[in-house]
Amino acid sequence: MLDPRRLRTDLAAVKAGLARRGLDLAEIDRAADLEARERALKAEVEGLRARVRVLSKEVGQARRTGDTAAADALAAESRALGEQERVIDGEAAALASALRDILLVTPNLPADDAPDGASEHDNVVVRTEGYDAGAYAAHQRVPHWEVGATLGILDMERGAKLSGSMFPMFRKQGATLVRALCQLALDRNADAFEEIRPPSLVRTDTMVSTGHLPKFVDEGYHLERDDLWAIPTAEVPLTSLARDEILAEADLPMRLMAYTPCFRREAGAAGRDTRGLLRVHEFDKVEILAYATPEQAAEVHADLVARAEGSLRALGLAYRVLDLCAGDLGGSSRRTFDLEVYAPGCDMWLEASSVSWFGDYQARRANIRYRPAEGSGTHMVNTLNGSALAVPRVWAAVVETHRQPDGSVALPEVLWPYFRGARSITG
RNA sequence: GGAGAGGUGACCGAGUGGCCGAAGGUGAUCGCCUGCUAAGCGAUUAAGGGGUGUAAAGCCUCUUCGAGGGUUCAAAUCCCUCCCUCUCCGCCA
Repeated sequence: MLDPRRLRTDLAAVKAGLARRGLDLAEIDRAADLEARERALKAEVEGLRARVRVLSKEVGQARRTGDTAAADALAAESRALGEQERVIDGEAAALASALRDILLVTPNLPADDAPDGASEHDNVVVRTEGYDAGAYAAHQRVPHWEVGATLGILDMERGAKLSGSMFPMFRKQGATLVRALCQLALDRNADAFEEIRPPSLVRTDTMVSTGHLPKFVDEGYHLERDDLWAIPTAEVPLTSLARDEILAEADLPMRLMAYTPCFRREAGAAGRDTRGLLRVHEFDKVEILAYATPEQAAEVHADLVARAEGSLRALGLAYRVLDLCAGDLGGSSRRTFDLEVYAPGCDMWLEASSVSWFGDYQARRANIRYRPAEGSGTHMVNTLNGSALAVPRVWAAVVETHRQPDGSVALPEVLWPYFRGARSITG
């Protein structure tokens, strides 16, 4: 959430930032107006309230001295003021909730150095690693769903039987590969990140903190009976971990990682890129996340990107790094680098990680602050996160990239420790 | 799931309608004292919003005693709902 104060101190900059996302600015003007009116009413309410409190004390004193007539008169006066207060307070509350409704769906301002652009076509390819269009042999040009079916390590039909389409089922070494990829990502980041195993079902508040609600209700799996949401990413519980807390600056950056299942309804995406593992309702992912000071944020962001890249490189995969343009940035993000892994079998660049810097946008929603080592008061932390490794698309890229002429899949050396002595997937 | 007890500041803990933003203690910080250490003495020690101020400080004011609602001139205190913790019983991987 944007700082409501900026609506009166910095409205031009807010509007300029939102304009870069191609947003209609009428709502923001309305929000600024609501903010100003709400504040004026609140000042009035506070004045009345102060008066009521003074009078109430006087009533108490009068009662104690036995002056009931004076007490009754004061009480009557106070009651009248109290009624007035209630009316104005009601108006202020209505304005406040209208303002909040707008701010909750208003996205973050893009960072100054995020590239301009309106859509995904304007994203900037920062670099491409390990990709050589001419270097792929025919045996690598087989899509992973065929490789998986042939080797018996990916069973989409059975997954669909149990849960519907887009619920993959991995078998044998395919299942091992899922687990190995996660274990690899955890092991590679254990030097700096505390491992967390959070709950996979969370409350509505928790989804609101990260910006997944109210805007993306249709994307979430909701358990009606218990009013819980299945997490779409570990970002949700990890960001809320420090909700309503005040961290010490000495503890920042605080780095966390978690391996969790992720659930996404993919409501708007029916029929698009849905073959095999390109888009699924449930998948495993290792997320890395940090709380940082604003000064630390840039360096931490670069580190998260480097770590996400490192895993792809270690797996021998080709990938490219995209700097998302203002128009394609996720709503909560100020700057995002997407990592797309190349899958030769389906000849596609698959988004495998999205590493974002949120500024204090999420922190304000979640009320996560830190106390500076020097000086007084508290400040909002900055939050950053990204996938260290998201299984399905990486699984697909591994299987396609390392497919051998005989149909088996050679395992990259970094995965050997997790395969009980096997060096390849043979089905 | 059933029965009961609770949730107060960094922590412990008092507080059943007004003199309570909250006794007392612990911890922490600063100062004094002190051969060293320990002890002792004194002071300070919540967050946030609005206003005032060139800024810092300060000053005025509001909110917050698990959360939300209600009663009242006045709520930590009374009522309702919810959340959480603990104990016992039941069930269970």
